[in-house]
Amino acid sequence: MKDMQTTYDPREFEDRIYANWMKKGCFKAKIDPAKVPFTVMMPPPNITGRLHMGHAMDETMQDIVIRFKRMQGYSVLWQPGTDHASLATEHKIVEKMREEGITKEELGREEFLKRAWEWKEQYGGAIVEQLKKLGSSCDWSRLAFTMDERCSRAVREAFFRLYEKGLIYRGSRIINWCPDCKTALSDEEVIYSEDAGYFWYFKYPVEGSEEFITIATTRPETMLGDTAVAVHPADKRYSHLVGKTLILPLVGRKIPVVADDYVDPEFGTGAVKITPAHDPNDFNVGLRHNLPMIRIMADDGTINEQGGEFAGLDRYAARERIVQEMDKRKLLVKIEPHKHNVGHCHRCNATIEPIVSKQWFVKMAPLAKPAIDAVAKNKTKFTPDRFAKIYYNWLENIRDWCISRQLWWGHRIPVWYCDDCGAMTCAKEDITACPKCGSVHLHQDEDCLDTWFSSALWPFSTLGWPEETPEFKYFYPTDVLVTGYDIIPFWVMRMMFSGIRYTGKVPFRDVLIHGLVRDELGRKMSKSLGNGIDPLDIIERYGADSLRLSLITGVAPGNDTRFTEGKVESSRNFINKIWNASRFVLMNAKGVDVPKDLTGIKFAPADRWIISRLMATIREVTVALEKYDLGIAADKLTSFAWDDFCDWYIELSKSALYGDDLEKKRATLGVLMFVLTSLLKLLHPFAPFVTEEIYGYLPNREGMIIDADYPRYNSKLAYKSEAKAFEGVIELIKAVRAMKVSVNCPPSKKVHLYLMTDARRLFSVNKGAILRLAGASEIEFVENGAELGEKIVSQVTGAAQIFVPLGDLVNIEEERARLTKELARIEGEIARAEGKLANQNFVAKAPKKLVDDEYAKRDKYLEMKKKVEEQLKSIS
RNA sequence: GGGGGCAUAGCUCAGUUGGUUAGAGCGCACGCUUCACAUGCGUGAGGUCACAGGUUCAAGUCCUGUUGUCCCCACCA
Repeated sequence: MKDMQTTYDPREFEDRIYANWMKKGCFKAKIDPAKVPFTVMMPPPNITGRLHMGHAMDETMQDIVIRFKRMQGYSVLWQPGTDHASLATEHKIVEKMREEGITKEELGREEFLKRAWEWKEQYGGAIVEQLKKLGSSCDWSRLAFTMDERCSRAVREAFFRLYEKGLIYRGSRIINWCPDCKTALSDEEVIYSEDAGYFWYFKYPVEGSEEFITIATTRPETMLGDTAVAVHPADKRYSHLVGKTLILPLVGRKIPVVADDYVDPEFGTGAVKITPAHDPNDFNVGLRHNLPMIRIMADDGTINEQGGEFAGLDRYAARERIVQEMDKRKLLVKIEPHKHNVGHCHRCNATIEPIVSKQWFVKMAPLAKPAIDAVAKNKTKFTPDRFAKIYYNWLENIRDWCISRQLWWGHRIPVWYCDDCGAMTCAKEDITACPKCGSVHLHQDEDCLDTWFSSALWPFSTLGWPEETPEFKYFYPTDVLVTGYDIIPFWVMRMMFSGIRYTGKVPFRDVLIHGLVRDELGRKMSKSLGNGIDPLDIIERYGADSLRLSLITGVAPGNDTRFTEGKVESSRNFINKIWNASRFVLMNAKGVDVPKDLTGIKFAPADRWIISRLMATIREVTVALEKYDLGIAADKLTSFAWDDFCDWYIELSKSALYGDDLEKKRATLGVLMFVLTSLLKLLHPFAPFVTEEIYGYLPNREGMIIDADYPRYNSKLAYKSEAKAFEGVIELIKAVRAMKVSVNCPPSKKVHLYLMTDARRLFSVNKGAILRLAGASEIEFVENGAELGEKIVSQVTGAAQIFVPLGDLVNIEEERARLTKELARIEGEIARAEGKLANQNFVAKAPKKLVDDEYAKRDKYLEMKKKVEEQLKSIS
């Protein structure tokens, strides 16, 4: 076999590895009754979308969980798909057509949809290809689309069921209207921002009197639809006017003055113009006082025929004209600058108009309740659990969901109206005749459903529901949903109540919530700021593995994170380290008959130590992954790989590898190979490409790492006490290194070590390693180091007292100062321990192990203190 | 008005059911042509865990309050 390239170059193998996984069908979900299923539904990206850092993080987290579970032996399904994104897509297509000078009305519904499907075929796959670059191991053969036949059937079924139970109704209510997209929006699709505006103060004359009532408005044009002025019932300033009639200026309509608690007497003038058709609060006031609702605006934001002379004007032009006219009539009192919250369309940013309109709604109260209960009863668990509160907060304050959209791209509302008898019929299959009167003169509702209506069904629509398909039975309910906290109201919530309603089961057991990926300065990445970083560009330069690692290391669940190229570099450096460590092992294994496993290997202390560390790491990483603590898992892996394995064990192994004892060399290589293989497997969910690539070079591998068993903790290999003893060797080596630095002794200068110790055997056995790593020429055991003279540096460790004669490098004064400082530190430790032990409550109430540890610690430091004191005495 | 987050080293952040001497990366200082890796190795400096109380044998961690900061929702005629 070829040797590994000397440099880590992800571009050389990532695409090849991915293609091979695909070719071998590694991602395919299989219904296997012998296995436990594990299912994740990918949040379907919009077909208009381009991969951004948010996706990259979301996908990475899912892929880590999926690969981990796959290796643990579950039968995994990671269901991918895309969302038709009704409004977003239609908006894009309309924009494109605008460039060609065509409107969708000119084109007609059918032709428009033809274009939309073409558009979907052309661009809808782009994001899918981008997801592959990340290494996502989802079952692409099951790629779903919210408007494919399966999902569309589910939508029909769901609508039909709710309709039958009266949970979907059609009614005239105030809704959010986007005059630009010309459609209704749900409350969640409106984005509010503090905008600078004005307060216009208008005088409305009281009929048959010289008196006026002054109102303030931020939207003068809506006065055309005023049907009352309201004041607070207890407001003495206006009480004499309640019940009187006003003449609405410019319009001439007679409108009443009504008293209503809704009015805040402290705000503005304490008198409010009431426009029931164009404001949600006014709408309610209108209902209470039985006021007429006069809609004065057309769908495109122009004033309609109700606006008299202003009809046809755009809303803002009308505003200007009305202010002028009022001014002319001396009815304009003043204009004040005023900041207020204005709703904007989440798609096109146009200012939303609250408008009374006939739309379809889902009655939320009966759906919300079971969704709240399911989380309260822990049937679905949020990670981190604080997001459950946010979820409750949404569902407890929820209003009915406006689901109709005046769009063409989407699921058309399955309701038909009979032109003859007027009957309204909802049907799962298209109908051609009225079931009531048999008339064939029918027309289907023109509107489409909110895109989220179909997304809400995603966990089961993709599995074939309402049919009891084998995959539905096997893979549903799903195990974990991974998504950002910003999506809870749009999607998580709606999947929850939909899943419970339609399937009787919660759609997922766990919801893993992550935060936003921000830029280096902590700002949201956005198109308008131009601060977005393209994940594909990062992959191109650093590789997907580095990107993946950088998106999860040091990130706590649910928290936002800043993306910096420095983090990617760190991850790349780490992977490079793994690459080179692997290369080291493989180079040394060349031509050697490396043991296939640990059976029969005679372990050296260092071997037991690294195996012990490996076992601890396996346990920690597994526990962390099972709790979705991906950042912690990655951190444990990194420090094991870099510190324990590379910086210590590989260095320790060199004396055996470069020595003459062939059996020892074989044994060491066996351990190296075992640990490396385990490490690669542990790392595979995080860095799938490089681990698969390296795995391919391992001599004793079987199959591919993606299908390998995840390493398991083996208590027989824990070697706890042996590992602890070996820490003494490490401590010794570190101490010697530090001693050399303290006297500016060049690291390359070999020193003669004198040790006073009870653990002679430990240090003898590991002599080779100590000499190599501490930079020593010899180890000599002595009974009394003080006899070695003054030109000496000494250091006490837990297991030994070290003496290094360094001749003229030693400055007695400095050495005395160093030892004095060391003594102070030790005395501090003793004081701390004794303080604790003097506390009777601690001794009585703390766990015995802690108390014992404290005694041991005190004794250890007392011992060290004695030695340091002796040494100080000997050089003074 | 309601809800939530955050405040830990110069910077960005971890800190897993309260329990050794609070960690990492980057940065910084000193040293290293050590035969896997300078995308590296060694050694180190650097923290009143925002503040004030409380619970506890024990608090970065739990509770209350304060300050600062960010986010979400509602309201804003």
